[in-house]
Amino acid sequence: MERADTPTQIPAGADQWLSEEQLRQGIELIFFAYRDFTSDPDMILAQRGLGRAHHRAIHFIKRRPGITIAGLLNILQVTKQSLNRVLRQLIDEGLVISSVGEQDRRERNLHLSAEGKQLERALSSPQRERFKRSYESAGPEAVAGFRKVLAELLNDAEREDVLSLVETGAP
Amino acid sequence: MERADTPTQIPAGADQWLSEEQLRQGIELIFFAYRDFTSDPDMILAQRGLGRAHHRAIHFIKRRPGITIAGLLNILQVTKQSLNRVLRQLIDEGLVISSVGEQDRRERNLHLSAEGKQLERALSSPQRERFKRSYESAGPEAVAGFRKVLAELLNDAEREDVLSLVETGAP
DNA sequence: TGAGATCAGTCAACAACACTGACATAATTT
DNA sequence: AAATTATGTCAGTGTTGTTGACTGATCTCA
Repeated sequence: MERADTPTQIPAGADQWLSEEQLRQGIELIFFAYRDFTSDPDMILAQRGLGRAHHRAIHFIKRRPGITIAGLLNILQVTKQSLNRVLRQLIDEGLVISSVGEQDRRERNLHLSAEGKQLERALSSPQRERFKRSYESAGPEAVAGFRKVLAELLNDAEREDVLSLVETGAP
Repeated sequence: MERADTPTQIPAGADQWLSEEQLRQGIELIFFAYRDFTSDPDMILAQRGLGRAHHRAIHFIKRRPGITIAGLLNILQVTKQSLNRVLRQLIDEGLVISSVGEQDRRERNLHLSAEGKQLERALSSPQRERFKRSYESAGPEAVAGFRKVLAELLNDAEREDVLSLVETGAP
């Protein structure tokens, strides 16, 4: 079997686009793409002794300034202890600021410090660049398809919540 | 900002599809989709005391029966020691069979046992099902766009090799 | 006001999976 | 015979995740 001219070409045959073979290609493609997608920030993080978990926390704190611990737990779907270790380190290093909640003093509101914001840019800009090049090269129709398929890959139970979070930042 | 009717809708404005906001949405979407995509096999693996690393090894042994250790290392991009631990466990549990190479007796050829094949099906079928439902729902044009964008997200240096691997199984 | 619920933080123990560096053995190539 | 290659293994380390239990501060409601 020879490679198609364009990597996105799908066999012309009637229903071949849902064949086991095509599905496997999708599975492998998202595996490799995700791996490469995370490779840029991973290198920057490694230099500072941080990991992907720190990046995720930083990302969603930047995304929703003032988010509480519980809110972050809800988005990241990890245990309190996992998040706490990561957050502790970010706060100790002065990248994240934790302040007592104004209405409810049990809560903590999380913000990025100036240094935290700087790191966030450093981490996200290679990923944005990667997406920008990909989007430009693939074109707007391909991007619409990409988003549609990804949205449908989400767990049914969470799809609405996740899409709402991604598109509006709402809980 | 209110959510669009369809999650894949892109602002009608001229060049808005390359805005920082749109790029961020892509970044978050692939994060959540990948997380959900791996959730089904993770549960099956956990019951058997295995992890994602075992799944990846099983997947590519099924994909390329008789693959050598070096070949698998090359695909997975991990260290020999990481792979060895995982492979040791799979061989000890009778899921993978390692046999001395025929031409070159230094090499080992890896195959799935009957039980290994059975586990492979159990792991991959929920993922195929997920993709099948997504593809059906999104339609062939969306799938073409999805593949195009993913292909462009790959690292430039490896794109050709990865696409060749995904599409033909060739090294 | 007092009881119970909630939010955050922490302790201890554990496991999966990646890493580095070093070294051994067997088989092949030069 | 010497160098190279493929595999396997040792020991140590680090990140990120898990469970379960417990404390303290604060809020809510009866």
